[in-house]
Amino acid sequence: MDEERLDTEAFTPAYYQLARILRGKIMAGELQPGDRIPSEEALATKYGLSRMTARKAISLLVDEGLLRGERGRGTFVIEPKVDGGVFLIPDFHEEMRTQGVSTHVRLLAVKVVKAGKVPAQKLGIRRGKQVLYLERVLEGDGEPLVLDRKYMPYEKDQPLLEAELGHGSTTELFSSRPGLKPVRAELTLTATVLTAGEAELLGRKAGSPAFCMEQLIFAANDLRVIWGWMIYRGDKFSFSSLSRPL
Amino acid sequence: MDEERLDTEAFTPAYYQLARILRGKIMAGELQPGDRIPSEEALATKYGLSRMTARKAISLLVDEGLLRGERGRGTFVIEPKVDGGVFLIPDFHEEMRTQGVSTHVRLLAVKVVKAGKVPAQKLGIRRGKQVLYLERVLEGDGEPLVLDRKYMPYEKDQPLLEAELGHGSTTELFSSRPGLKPVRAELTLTATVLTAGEAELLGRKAGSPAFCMEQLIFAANDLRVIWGWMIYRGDKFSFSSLSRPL
DNA sequence: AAGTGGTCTAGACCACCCT
DNA sequence: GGGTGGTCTAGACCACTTT
Repeated sequence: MDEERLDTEAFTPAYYQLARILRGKIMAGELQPGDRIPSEEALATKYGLSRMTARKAISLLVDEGLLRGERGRGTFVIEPKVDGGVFLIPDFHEEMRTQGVSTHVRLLAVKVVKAGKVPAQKLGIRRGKQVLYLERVLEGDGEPLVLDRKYMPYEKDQPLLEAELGHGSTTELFSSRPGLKPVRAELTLTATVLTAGEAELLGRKAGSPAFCMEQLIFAANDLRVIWGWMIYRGDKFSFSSLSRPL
Repeated sequence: MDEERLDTEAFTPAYYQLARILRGKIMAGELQPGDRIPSEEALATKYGLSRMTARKAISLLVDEGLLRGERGRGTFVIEPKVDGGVFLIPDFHEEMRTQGVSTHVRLLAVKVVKAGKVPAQKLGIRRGKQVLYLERVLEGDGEPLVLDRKYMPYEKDQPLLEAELGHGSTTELFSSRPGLKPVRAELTLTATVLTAGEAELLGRKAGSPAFCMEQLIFAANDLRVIWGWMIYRGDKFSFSSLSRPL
């Protein structure tokens, strides 16, 4: 019998229950890649829902990459892209918190320097202009895990406090500068190996594998406020592709 | 004047236009992180829409990670997570195609071997059972870019054809075995350095940085059909976080 | 002509939060 | 109690595809 019924007593919304049913049929092979699923109208009738509610269930699975709608033809099960996927690289502190690891930030350097060619270009300022350079090690359970290096335009009348630098994530660097709140970031992930200097700071050997995440952070009106990169120890970090919800 | 109007003549849907307006206000700083946006009812009235349409616009921005709804309180602009993000690591052939690079698959080895400890465990079969081992180099414009190594359970009566192995992506390996179509994959991304053997196959030096993407591929009913990993040259691949749509 | 998904409306009830 | 988002309904029109 394939007579699934929605549980009207449950607290889970109807659209969510229907999505789960359809997801199950795909995972079980009852609906195969390339197959057309029943029309929105047919699903609504079968499960005693309005079309908009059936549609919402379908749209969940479309967002998950399981289904694709084609106007005038129907809704089809996708051929999954099994050679690639979407990876979440979370904020360091958030990641550690979810794993129950205590974090500490060790401040290595805070300097006002003249912007070299690359930082000046990345931040969109003139070469030689003063920038704040920041170097930190992010530790988890007392062990160095991430090396963080950042440049940001130096505003003479808005000094950063050590208290802000020593703790927390990048966003919190700006608690004293409300007008420069980050709005958006461009992130680039590369594979790298540790230099001798980086290796020493992270307690590893030179040549060890690592992730590098370059950050270019924008405030409102596309104003660039930070450029830098974070080096993640390759032996301590790996990332899983986002799996389908329940 | 902040009197935006929707273009009722345009082909772009109303909910999409409203989403673009709100996204613009966030990017420009008019709506700052932590701010509450107007209620769904207020937006619907202001722009001459029904509440459900205004709601759809908002839900777009929620999906983009710009807004968060709180029942009973309102909808708020998110503090962007600027130290981490979501990265799309696309299928090799798809990635190359979008960059206009011609791809070629070089088959290095196809062997039927007895499953060692790790492959057997990953595939959920008994150690010593026969598995098909596959080794390929994926080339772009004649240059080796990715090393691909896979194990899959060997079915005596369903021989794989060389034609299937030599071309295309993993999904296409199963064109002759319709019952084993991939439905789902678990992917793990790590940072690594090339071994001497890998370096030679990829035309690099040993110790060069690289990404490693481990794949465990499932067909219907959670049947495991492939386990393997792909080594991406670190000097040729980098990944950007998904940016906000237009 | 019939069927499909994409969009949109004008209501409704609920759970939750704030005052 | 009034405002908010979350869910749901029963219609409607449209563009598109297939028959």
